[in-house]
Amino acid sequence: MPEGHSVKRSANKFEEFFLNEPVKVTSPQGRFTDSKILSGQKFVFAQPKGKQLFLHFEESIVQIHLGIYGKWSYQNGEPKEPVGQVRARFQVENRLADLRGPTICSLIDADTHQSILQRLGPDPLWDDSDNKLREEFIARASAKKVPIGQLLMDQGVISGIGNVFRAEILFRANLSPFTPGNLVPNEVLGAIWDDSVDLLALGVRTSVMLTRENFQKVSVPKDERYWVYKREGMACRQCGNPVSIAMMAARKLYWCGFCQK
DNA sequence: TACTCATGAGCAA
DNA sequence: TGCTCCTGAGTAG
Repeated sequence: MPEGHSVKRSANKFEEFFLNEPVKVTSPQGRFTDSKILSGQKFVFAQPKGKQLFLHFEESIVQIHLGIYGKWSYQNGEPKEPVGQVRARFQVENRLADLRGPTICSLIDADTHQSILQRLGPDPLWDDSDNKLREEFIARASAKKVPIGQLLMDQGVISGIGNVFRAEILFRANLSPFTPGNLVPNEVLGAIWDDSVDLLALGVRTSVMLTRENFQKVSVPKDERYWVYKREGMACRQCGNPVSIAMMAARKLYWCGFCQK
């Protein structure tokens, strides 16, 4: 589930497995040709920003983006033969991580790394004790006439939000996804930021996306987790009117036309 | 077994 | 806006 919370979890897990260790890196599938350069280097730290993950080794930085399909799997104990299409395998004695189906898995230089970080909007999971990130989000979102539903998916405006959180956060804000960013009051944008901080942090803790009050347990069945996401045509949980669906910037958008004005 | 769909995003037109 | 890449889960038959 590659929205920001799961990338953060991957980063934590990767550090738990490999911090300060020289890591053997291979590409069983053969498509990560730089694995040889990386192999044997000590892993220093993992840096997630939104949906991007940067793995810092002594001499190299690896950029990873899971896209829709990408997945990590971790194993303890005796390494097993790779199953399926494994793009990259990271291993130390008795621990390994397999990466499958990422959109991006490549070595990048320091300049590229910096330019990607700058291009990305603020990440609600980063420390923001001085509210700078919150202000940056408000400034970026309120500067555009693009609908807010599109802005929340724009990684240059806020990083880490995907299609599920987009729909749910706007529902929770009672805000129509079609409202242009520059017409959304700053206090509403601030509330959207605060809600993103809470929901992503909850996602990091629980590993699943939970967006309904009183449903903050992992055991919540999938079909009860969301307010509107994937509920088109079904009764809105709040007002009973049917949940709407439309395409926005080539992605499915779910909202309640009665609750979200 | 075959087909469809997905939590993403870059690119060409 | 539509096409493309990548992989696996779910579903229809």
